[in-house]
Amino acid sequence: MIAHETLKSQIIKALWQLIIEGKILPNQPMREVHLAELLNISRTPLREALQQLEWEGIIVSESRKGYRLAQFSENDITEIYPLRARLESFALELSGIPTQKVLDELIEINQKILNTTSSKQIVELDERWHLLLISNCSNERLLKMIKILHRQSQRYEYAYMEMNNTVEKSVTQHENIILHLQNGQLHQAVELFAKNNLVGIDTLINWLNSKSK
Amino acid sequence: MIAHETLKSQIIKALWQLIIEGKILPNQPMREVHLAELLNISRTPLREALQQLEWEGIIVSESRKGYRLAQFSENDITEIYPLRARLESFALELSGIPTQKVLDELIEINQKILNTTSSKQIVELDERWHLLLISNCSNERLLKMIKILHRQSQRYEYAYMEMNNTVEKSVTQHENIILHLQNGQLHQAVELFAKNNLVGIDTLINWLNSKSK
DNA sequence: CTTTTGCACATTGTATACAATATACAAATT
DNA sequence: AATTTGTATATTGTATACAATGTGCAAAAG
Repeated sequence: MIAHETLKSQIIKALWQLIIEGKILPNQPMREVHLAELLNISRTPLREALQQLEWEGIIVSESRKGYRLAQFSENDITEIYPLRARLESFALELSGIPTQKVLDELIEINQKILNTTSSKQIVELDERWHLLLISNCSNERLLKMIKILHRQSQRYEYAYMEMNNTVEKSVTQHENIILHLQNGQLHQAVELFAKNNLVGIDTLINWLNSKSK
Repeated sequence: MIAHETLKSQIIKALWQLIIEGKILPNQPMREVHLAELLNISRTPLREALQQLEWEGIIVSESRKGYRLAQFSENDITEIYPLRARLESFALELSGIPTQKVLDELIEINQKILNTTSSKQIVELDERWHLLLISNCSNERLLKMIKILHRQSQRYEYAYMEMNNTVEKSVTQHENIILHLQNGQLHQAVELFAKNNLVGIDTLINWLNSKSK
């Protein structure tokens, strides 16, 4: 049986690509006819996709004025990362100590992060690492919220690395978390995981402030 | 200047009313033409509203099979309430001790809860109380997530009270939380607030199990 | 009698058409 | 010259039309 991915979800992916590649700029109006022509689809499924991205906090809209990519702001960063830290910590609590198999995979991904120089891949691998760590969490709603926050933070990370050609690696922190999990110290791992989620904040805020000058 | 509420948001409200009034039953297919005729609008904005409610976890859809109201399940309850507890606690932490003005209002709402017998109003007042308590929280994303979880839990509460003509009051717990806040004991209030959010779980699960027999 | 196949119909998915509003610019007014 | 007002155009909001897929039932095959 073929899954037959819906147009809407394809459009969301395409728009997301345009956004992280910087093809769509913040505050620029996203005109529906233009995007529909670009992606070769009609306005109906496009609007559905736009509404979902709005829902996810990536784009914003004003009634009868249309959609535009949300402006970067320091406030976003101070909202997103601490919230991510809380939610992911909670998810790790609920997950408990991972199985040996998962721990091995976590080590493997971390090794890949260490070895790659592609910033884009580092961001992707970092997300995979985070999601794998909490993959035993059975609270689907919690996981969904975390994934939304990933998207929101990734927009900043991609934009940052677009200008700096680099992105922070948290290999050592990951190692530390794994170590504590291997020793059965879940609570300590949870604390470290929370801290790990906060590590990028200052860098991003500094970059943002220097950029706006 | 007139705000001119969009059709989509009006439709969402109308659908929500139909849902909590039990006019739409779980698992029943929600046919688009039928609902569009009922609400006297076209399918386009209706679909947009349906998609948003799906996003909020109220209704579910299968590709090319359409939307239906999500079935009640014990798993939902064990997901929603503990998550709410965490998020609201976090929001209270961020809010800090409320001002005297807010504390007075909290006491006032709590008094209203004590004096009313209308279950529907109790649910509404309880939500107002919770949101007011954390109203000083500046993390908009966090508040948005909390509101979504309120909707999800309220669906259960409305369904419960539809069959039992009653709903639990947490007046005493609210009083206790206020008391600690007045004494400047934020951390204790946060703990109590978390517990307050978990108080309905057993009742709802028992009801759900007895219902399905 | 049971199972399968094909067809009519119901329903969702997508595209287009039409309506309402916002925007930009020119002409008129002060 | 600055401000306002009117009008053409661009753009979003909503409705309708068409396409693709799913569903149910009857007739045929075994």
